[in-house]
Amino acid sequence: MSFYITTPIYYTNDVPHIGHAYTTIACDIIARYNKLLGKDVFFLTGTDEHGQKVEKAAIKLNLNPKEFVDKLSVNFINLIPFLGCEIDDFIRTTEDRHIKSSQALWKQLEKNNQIYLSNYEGWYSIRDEAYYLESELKKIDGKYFTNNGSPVEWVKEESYFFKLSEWEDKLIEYYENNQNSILPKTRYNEVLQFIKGGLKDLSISRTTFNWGVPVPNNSKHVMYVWIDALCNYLTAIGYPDINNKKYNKYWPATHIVGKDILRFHAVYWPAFLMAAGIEPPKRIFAHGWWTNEGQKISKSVGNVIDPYNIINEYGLDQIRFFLFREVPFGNDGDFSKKTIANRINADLSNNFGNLVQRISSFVIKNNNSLLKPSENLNKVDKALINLLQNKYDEYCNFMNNQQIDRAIKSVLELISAGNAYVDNQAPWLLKKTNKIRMEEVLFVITNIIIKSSIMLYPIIPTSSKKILNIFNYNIDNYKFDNFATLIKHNIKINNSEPIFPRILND
RNA sequence: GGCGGAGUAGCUCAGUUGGUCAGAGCGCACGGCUCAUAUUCGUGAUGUCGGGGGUUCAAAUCCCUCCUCCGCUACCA
Repeated sequence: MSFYITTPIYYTNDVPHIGHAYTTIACDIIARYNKLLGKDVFFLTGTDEHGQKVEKAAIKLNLNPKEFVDKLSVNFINLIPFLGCEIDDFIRTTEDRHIKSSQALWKQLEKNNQIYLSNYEGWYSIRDEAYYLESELKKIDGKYFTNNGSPVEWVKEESYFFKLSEWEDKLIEYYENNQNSILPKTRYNEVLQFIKGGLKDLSISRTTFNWGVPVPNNSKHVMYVWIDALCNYLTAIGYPDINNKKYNKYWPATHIVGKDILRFHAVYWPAFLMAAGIEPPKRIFAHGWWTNEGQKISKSVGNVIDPYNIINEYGLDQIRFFLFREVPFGNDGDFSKKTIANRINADLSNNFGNLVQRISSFVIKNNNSLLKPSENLNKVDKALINLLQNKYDEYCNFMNNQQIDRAIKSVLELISAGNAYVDNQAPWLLKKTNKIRMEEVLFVITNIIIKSSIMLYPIIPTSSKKILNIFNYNIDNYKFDNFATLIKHNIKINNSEPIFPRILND
């Protein structure tokens, strides 16, 4: 089994912010989970480096566009390990392999009679470098202006078009037969409604700037963004060589995207692919946006969240955990210091971290740092093991649908039950009355801790490893298998410091 | 305007096909334990499940209507 997951490629017009980090971490979590399932995973991210904005920005700085994007792309590359993410490839749209690939896709579409040359007409604002619909304009003294007051003029530009309109019925049919291929459900509805509202042919080339992939056999045109950018998902697995191993193993992909670019991924992209005779993506998941202390995040407000700052302040796993525990994946969320502290303290420090700490130090003090497997499980033990199985099943079901928050909650419920189990069994009393039973209890709860750490590993990999190290448990190359069965070998316990220090209120 | 989604305890939210569905976490109150990062365990309170009407033996769950909020309504990325 293989699994191909992608982030969008990030536009190189600014430094990365929390939104980029969020998407990348989401993919990392999903990739790690799929590896635990035993799948052969390919995790791709990269940068989108073409377009008029980049060209203009470069000129402003007296750089050629390539020099400019080289600088900006590095910021995205460097961020990945800082986020604790392990990718398999990083693609840049300015690479040769990608230029070849997107031109090949273009030619394939041309060959399949999906592209024609015509004119794009519309109200164009030179100041905004953008086309406007008449409904977006206001008329003053017979002339049209945008809402910002920019004058517009009727412009006719030669452009290649993609026959998107031909794919309306096929897209509807495809999505009606593949209802889980766009998640969350509400996004699926949105996309389907949009398609049912009718599709017009899509302008896919530009002549007004040069910084892009040249259209094959007509260098006056560069490819417009969505052909160039989306094609990266194919490039990375070797397109146009469709006989290569990677391509055959990994396609179709699961795309994780922000809700703002859902349409490009869920309408244009599958249409391009089908038109080129390629299978559409397996799944497109659209996530939401973050606000900062209830405020919309924007550069002009000056409340942009820098991933480096926030992770240095709270810790990598703490932030990874917060981002995916706090908010249902797909919804918008609010980034607030108070909520972050509450979440970390309640779930990680008090619930999970404390369970690890109370058990590991108890075994060290009272059982020579060593636990032997136990055969004599009583009803209470078995109930807890049953719960482990149930929570594991829930966890997998949720993770398979990218409901990361629900998956985490399932594990937290298991951990809570573990804490209650310890209180009920009170090994500190058994120490005086029944040492054999004490060791059984410790062995069972240690199993719960280990399995919980494994389930949380995709979310908090560094901390999970630290915890597993305390119990001398190696997760490298681990695959889910008979997950709820107890460990059969002796467990030696190492000394440890608290894994999740509490966040103190300021 | 059109289409879609949502309004459930102080807060954030679960509630499959109508019948322990009135819940969880956090917060709050009280009590217990002391192995543990002053952590944990137990008990409890607060809600006319947005308003109104209807279908049904039975509705948070179906239908109608009204109110409020949100998303989408195509070529910046």
